[in-house]
Amino acid sequence: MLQKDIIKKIENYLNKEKEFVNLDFSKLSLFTPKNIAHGDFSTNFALIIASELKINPNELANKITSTLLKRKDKFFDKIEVAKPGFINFTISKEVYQNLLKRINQLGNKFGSSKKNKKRVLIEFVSANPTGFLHVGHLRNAAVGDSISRILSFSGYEVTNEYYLNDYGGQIKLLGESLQSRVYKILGVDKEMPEGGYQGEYLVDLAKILTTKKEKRFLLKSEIKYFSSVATDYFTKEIKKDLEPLNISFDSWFSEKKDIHESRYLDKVKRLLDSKNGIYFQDNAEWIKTSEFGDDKDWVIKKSDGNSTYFMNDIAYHQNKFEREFDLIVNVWGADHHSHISRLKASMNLLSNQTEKLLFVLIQFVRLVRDNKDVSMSKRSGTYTTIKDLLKEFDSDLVRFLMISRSSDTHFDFDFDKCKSNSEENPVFYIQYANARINSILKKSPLDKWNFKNVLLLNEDKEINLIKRLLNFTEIVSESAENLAPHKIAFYLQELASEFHAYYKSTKVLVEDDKILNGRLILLSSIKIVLINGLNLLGVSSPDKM
RNA sequence: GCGCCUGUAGCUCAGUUGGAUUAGAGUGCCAGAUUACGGAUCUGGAGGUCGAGGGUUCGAAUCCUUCCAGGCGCGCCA
Repeated sequence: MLQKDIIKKIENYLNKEKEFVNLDFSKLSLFTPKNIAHGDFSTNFALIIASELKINPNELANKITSTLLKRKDKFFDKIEVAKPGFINFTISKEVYQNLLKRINQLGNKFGSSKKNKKRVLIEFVSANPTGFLHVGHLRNAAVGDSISRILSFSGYEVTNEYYLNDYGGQIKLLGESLQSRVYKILGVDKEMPEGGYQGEYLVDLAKILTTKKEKRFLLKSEIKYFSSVATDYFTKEIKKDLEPLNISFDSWFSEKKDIHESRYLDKVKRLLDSKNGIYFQDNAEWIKTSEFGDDKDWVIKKSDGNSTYFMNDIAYHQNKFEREFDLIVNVWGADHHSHISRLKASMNLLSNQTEKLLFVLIQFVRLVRDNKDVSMSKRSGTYTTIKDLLKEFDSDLVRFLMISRSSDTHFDFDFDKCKSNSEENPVFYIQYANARINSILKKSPLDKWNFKNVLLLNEDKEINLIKRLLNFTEIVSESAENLAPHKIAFYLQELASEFHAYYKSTKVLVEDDKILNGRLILLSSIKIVLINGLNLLGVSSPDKM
């Protein structure tokens, strides 16, 4: 929030001088320098303009700065030029101190943006309803949900959607597998189909089914029946798996109902046809994606008459576009990256604005136990579901770790290192800061606060903490723009660390009521930011722990 | 073979979209801190040719290019 004020002030100052009126202020941006000695904010404005006009950047910076100094008010403490042409600004302490009031007034809204009337659809998880969610889906779920929270905090109207793949060959196979399990329990011989679902969990489902339904009924039922029983069951289980993680969806898009039974697929096919995007070859139908940015064409209708997964996906995305979102975010596993170019090509063919379509690719998580990779050991029985993982680790830790790296890096989840009480538990560190603050606030004898007392927060540590708090706004908008929740995780760790150090060096509950008051206001501001930040990650912030 | 992602301290990772003599954090290692509000905390130290070479410019971990290494994907499966 400070940056905008500063830029405005600079523009206002310079606009009053004839020689600067023509400057392109859209190039004026601020950054916070790494080195504290360089002030609170810097701009490379002079460097950029000078290189365009081919003049000496240092001279330009000097000219600009002397103009700024002529007009500067109490807002700025210092404005200086540094080689080769940076202009550095130091803001007055008072400005910082007084902003604490704003943080406290805004409370859980601090860091958020006003509603911008833009609608976002974010699709994530979308695991097939053929089993329980496992660790592979977890990172996707955590990242998707955090992005959703961040966007919504940033003013977007967000819809979380789960694409339910409840149709097609795999679902038929699932039905056959369940039927085979059921028949076996009923004492009727029926072979497991080739490539069928072998998992024990289907046996469990079969048991439930045989106690609920009559034998005669089950033996008469078609595959379709078993398919729908199974998909209904797993859909419910998936919802249950997500519940303890605090993840829920506004919309469940059923492939079966919303694409096939509704005949929506045919509509999109006709649309493709009307754009002259389809041709026949080898007894199948192909889409001309190669003419719209992909490197080859793809089959959309197989020679057996069924549509391909890809065709269904085209229809699904056409549907997303028809629902008129301003932004469509797909959180996909990295193994689907090749689908991006062909999907974009197809959407181009349908003349949609594909710049609205964004992708977040999630790299795989490697599970490590005793220095061994356990993520791939489905066969050996150490196949880890979300249910299993949550028995060992709490949801806060799991969610935090899953978003704590940028999603396009591979990431090791080391069981041994992540035991709840270990020092590798960054969540604790952050939550602990909040709990400490809370306990101090409780002990405070003051029943009334006067915000004028913030002026007594004069120590460097205190001013730096305020700067860090104000930075939260920027971090939120950065992570929204980049769809990158990990930025918030890193920020919170830094903030917690700075608080712990302050706590250690400075006693808050002092005799002097005014100083006490100032510090309490600071602490309560820190608490606000910690809680708001943790919320964006779907992590709780307990008062006691 | 082609495409995408990754390569930064012993390990796990950040690095503000090209910015400022000294490239950061956690962990691990070494050495310290409590008659204070929660020690599950804090302070200090050692540790790097940013995978390698070349290029672009005032300025490169960041952009371009070649190469090396790892992961993933290249179906009329979903």
